[in-house]
Amino acid sequence: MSLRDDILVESRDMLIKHGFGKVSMRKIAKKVNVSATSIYLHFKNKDDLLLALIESSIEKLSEALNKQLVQDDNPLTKLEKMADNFLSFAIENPQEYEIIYMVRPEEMPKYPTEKFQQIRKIYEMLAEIIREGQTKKLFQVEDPLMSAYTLWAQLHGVASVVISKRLDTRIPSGEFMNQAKDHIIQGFITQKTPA
Amino acid sequence: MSLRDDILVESRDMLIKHGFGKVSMRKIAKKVNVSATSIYLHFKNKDDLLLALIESSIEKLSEALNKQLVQDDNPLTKLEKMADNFLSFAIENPQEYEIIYMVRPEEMPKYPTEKFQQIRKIYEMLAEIIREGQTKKLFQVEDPLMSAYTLWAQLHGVASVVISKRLDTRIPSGEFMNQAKDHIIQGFITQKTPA
DNA sequence: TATATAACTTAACACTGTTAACCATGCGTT
DNA sequence: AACGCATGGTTAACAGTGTTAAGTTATATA
Repeated sequence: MSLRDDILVESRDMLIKHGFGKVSMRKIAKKVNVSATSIYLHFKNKDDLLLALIESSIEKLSEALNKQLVQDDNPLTKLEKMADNFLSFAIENPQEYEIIYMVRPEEMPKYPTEKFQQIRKIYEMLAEIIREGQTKKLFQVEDPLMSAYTLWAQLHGVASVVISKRLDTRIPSGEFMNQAKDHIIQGFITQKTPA
Repeated sequence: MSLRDDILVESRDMLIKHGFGKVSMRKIAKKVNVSATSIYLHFKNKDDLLLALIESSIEKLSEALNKQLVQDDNPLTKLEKMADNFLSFAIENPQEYEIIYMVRPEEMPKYPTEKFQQIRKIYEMLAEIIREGQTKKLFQVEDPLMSAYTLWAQLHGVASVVISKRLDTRIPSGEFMNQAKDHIIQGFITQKTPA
């Protein structure tokens, strides 16, 4: 295993255990028994390392999304299962979930778009399911891709509220997530708007 | 005006202009012509200062929410207007919006709950509107308070995706936010689920 | 064998938040 | 009037951060 890989697994471990805030170049270096500056031989800078971590976390999320998905589920149950998987991943892997969404906007323009191929694939997959539901007259949407982003954003909001513990203590997070999920899916379903 | 106030306005200014990442104790100190350590005479630490900033931003958001709200609007249009106001505030004041939602979870337990009275009030207000819509048979919800959190979380998700520039470049953010808003509100509306 | 390149090192720069110790001013009490 | 003391400020320092420059060592190629 290369030093680059060592750095990745070790920093990933630190990230998961202690959160990204506690990850420092020097600490990683100490863990892999190397000087801090050596990391710069394998990563342009800390952001670059962070990006690699994001990438692998997105990969993991992407896999988690498709869990228990059956080919011949109808689009609605597919979407529901994916929403479940999404929220489950978020609360079971809060640190990893966070890193995906943690990069601050002022730093975003730096990030090469090709790095986000993986996450784009997820959106396209969602859009495909929505398109399927659209032709089957299950969903009432205009632009499936945009709806995929909408769905994603809403789920993200729910996950982030729970993870960052901003939920009222009176409200049980499990029920909250379930209810929110229903609301979100509901927003897509075909319906006669009441007169 | 007290030094404490000077520190607040100056750091708020820095926050808005350059983002929270660029705000440092020493820079603030320089701006208000005082030594960095003097700040600690008025704030316990940086987090404490941050908290004061959050508080005032929440206040501002709270005011923005009620803009153009008319007493005798029906609950549905009230909710729609508030959703609009929420998203508008977020994109017009990204730095301030961010600071409200930027505090990392591991640091959250430190924060005294009484500081979040203001934001709780917002939730209660939302819940009240939802309750109103519930009795008027406009909305179909179980627990209005939980629904308030659901609504809020979804809006936050949409705002955060746009602010942190994670939206596909093919998708115009204005349309996206509008569509998302419709979806979110849709999830609350009473309806006959299709057979 | 010489040379180039790769992988690593140490030292240093310019920052960061935060604490300890010190100093001046003004106020209340004896 | 003199003492003590709290208030609001100071400088120096600690321990940590990301990052760069320069130096070293080993390996592979010409």
